Amino acid sequence: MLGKAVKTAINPTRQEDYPEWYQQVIKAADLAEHSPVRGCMVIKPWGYALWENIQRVLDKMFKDTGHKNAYFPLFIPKSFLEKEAQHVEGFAKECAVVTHHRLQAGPDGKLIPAGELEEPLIVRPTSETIIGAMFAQWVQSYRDLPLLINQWANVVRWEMRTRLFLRTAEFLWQEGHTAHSTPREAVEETMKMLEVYSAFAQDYMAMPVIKGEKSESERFPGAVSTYSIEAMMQDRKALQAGTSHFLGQNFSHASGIKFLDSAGKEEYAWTTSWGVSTRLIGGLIMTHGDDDGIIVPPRLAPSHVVILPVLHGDEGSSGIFDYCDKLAAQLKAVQYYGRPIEAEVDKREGRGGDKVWSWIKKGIPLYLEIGPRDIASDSVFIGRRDKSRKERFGMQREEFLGKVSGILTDIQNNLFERAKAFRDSNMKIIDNKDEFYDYFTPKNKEKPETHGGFALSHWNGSAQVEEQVKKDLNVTIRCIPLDGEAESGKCVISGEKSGRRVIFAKSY
RNA sequence: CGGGAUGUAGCGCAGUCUGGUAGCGCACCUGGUUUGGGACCAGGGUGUCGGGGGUUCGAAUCCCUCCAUCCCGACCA
Repeated sequence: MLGKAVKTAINPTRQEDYPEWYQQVIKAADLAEHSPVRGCMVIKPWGYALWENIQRVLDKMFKDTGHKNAYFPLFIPKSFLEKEAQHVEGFAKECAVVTHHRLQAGPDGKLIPAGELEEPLIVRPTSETIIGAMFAQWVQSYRDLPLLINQWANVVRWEMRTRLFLRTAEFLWQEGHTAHSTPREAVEETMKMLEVYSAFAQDYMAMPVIKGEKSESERFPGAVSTYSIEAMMQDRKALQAGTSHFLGQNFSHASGIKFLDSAGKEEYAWTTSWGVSTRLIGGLIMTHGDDDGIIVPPRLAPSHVVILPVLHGDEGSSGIFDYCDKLAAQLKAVQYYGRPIEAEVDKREGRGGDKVWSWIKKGIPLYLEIGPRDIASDSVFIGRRDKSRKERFGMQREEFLGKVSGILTDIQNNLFERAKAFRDSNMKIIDNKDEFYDYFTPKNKEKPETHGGFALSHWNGSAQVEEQVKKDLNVTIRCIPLDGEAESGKCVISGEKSGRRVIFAKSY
């Protein structure tokens, strides 16, 4: 038996210390760890398998909407970045710069950089400029448009403060870049991809999101308009989970993406870009995780079912292993949401309890404990990760094989409904300034408790109000929701006229 | 980059104030007991005390410096 003091697999609990809980969940699930390089993480197999599933699903969604994958260089000439004024201003402070192309031994035997480059190269923080330069060569005529390209890549942003998955110096993402002949078409593309992200977040990650437009101060550097999906984490802070930008003609002017229209007139193309990153995994953890670790939604789970043989020393293990192997094979023949169920038998040595808990901490949707009694009755003993360990139940093997896909669907739905109920119960319409300030101010300043949430309040549209709530409360406008209805009212801070509510929250 | 904290075995920590043989719990390895389950007994240390420099007969401990991580800001996906 484990020490009596331990009630949960993760210490501390979410309630006790949310940021520390987050770190411990990643460690317990073996998702990732810090590398010797500042701010950079090593993504371990269980975490990377999650990312691969995210990639697989999104990649299909991108292709189904007409996009094709390509790959562009890691390095961007400094002069390219300088072409778009707002863009360079937005990214200049967080760029890694390559200035030399070789090393040589110094007098003390240590390696020193040599061969200084004519023009420094920037390690891409995003690829608008290098892709724009290529687009300029690829586009001549309106017949070359639209150009719909996606890239799966790593990017580097030299952040001051990093957190695994949420903000690392290097991260994995996809960046879509498209060029169109009309602004209308480019805006449609921007909205279409926002919709793809929203569908992915909700249908696969079981993470409810709000689609909206960013205020000017939160806009991507160089964009005409930026849209995002915003999710609420369990500490009630907002996480920007994906962005889609309408870039107007800013980057086509900067990169010279020109085409002749059907009338033979030269025009600049209208471009978009959109991306999601490994940050999604951080969002997954903080949307579904509990005090026993991460809970992986079945549709993205690297493995759906683990079978744990309950071994008895005297009886030998071969009979139990045979039964488990057969069960695993039968499970793999079952389809769940368009792909075969992933099942594995955990044949590691070691005590049963340790093994079960290791899978609980990894968040596997279903764990089966199979011993002689189950074999004798041809049944399985089932634990659901979205339910308490006390709620395990038995079922005939044949019946389970018929129902397993439905159980996974039920878990997927349960996770979504649970997260949505949590978010909705922490969204509040606030029309009064005092109430607004009270909502976002912790009672205990020394050790702030979980507080706040999403405030749905009126805003007069001024950056001054944004600055004020940011300074006073560290609260920002997360987005101007797209699905909400116009409603006239008064700005919660300034009292001036407002045409609609926006979402205020603290954020990651 | 500003403020605060931390860095000692795989993990969690004590030892640092007051310098004198590197410790504890868990994990791990060996043997045994146990077995529907986060066990027990016995034995085993697997370490550049974050790195570098200094003070000293002697440094985990004192001084300088650098690095990394965490929290709160500023910046951001």
